[in-house]
Amino acid sequence: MAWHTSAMPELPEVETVARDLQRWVAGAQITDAEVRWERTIAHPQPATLFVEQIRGARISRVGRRAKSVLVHLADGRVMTVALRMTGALIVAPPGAPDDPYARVVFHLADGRELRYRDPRKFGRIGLWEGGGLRARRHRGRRVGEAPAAYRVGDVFGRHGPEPLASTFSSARLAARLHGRSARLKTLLLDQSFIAGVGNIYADEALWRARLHPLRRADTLTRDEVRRLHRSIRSVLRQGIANRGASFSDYVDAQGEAGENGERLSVYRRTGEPCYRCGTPISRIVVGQRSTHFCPRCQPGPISAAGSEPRPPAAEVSA
DNA sequence: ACGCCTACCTGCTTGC
DNA sequence: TGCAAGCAGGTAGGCG
Repeated sequence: MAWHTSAMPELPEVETVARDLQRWVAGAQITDAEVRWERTIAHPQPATLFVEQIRGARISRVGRRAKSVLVHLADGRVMTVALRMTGALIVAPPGAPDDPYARVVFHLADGRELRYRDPRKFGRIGLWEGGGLRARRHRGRRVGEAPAAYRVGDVFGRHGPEPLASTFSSARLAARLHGRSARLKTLLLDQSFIAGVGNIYADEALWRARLHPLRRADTLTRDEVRRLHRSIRSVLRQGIANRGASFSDYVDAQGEAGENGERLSVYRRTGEPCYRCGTPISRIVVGQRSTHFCPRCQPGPISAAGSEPRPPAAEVSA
């Protein structure tokens, strides 16, 4: 198996990687590791200590939380891999040519290598004590305050709910939206509001829900919340069903392009016709992120009087 | 709470 | 053609 993902792993992409790794490396033993880019190893482990601590570990299971791959070790510890922008985990067969973008290489007992590849070096790998992942009721720890113990649960202590969890109901989304004046797009990208949604799936979910990205969260009707809830879950589920192939330069182990890139409705379709109404897709910038929407299907934001700095159509480019 | 800014990085696209 | 500026965006941290 080889992965050549090069952009934007969000929940469906990370889930796909985790499921594949579960099939391929569960049970494997890590005999040694090389850290080729120090900063890839997250605080608090220095790279040399990380290598010492991972040496000899056996992988028991691979899962996902938010946008991180969780590599559970047989002794209860957990290695977290945050892929960020360009990170990828690759299982390379014995004798495979080296990869200049491999930042951390794990040597497996059977001769294969588990490679963490990341051209832009944004991703981070951490090694933590187990525990705390199920404890949803975290106290509001302040930013920068050190956790009591470096448990994996603490790493995700400020993350919001998993949108595909059965407990993530429309009522729960409504409760989280209540009293929030932020824009919908901003909130969907906020990992403490909801975990795993990134720029692509945020735009897709809003298009599917027919909601404008600049709508204030606290102006949604009950029906609109229901639509948003359903849309978030359906775009993520569809992404997973298509193996998370949500970007054009993605190819799988056989070099075949993924399918989901052709199924995106608005993302990077600026100026192209909306699949529902034919209106050209607009592009604006929200929170420094490019944002794509249909100006007709997703009608203009309901704003508080005088608080709208500019009409959303002003930045439309073709 | 919210929005905006910068830094982290490098490959690709765009424009002259 | 060649080169440089601009763009892409997940996340942490800082400021107002």
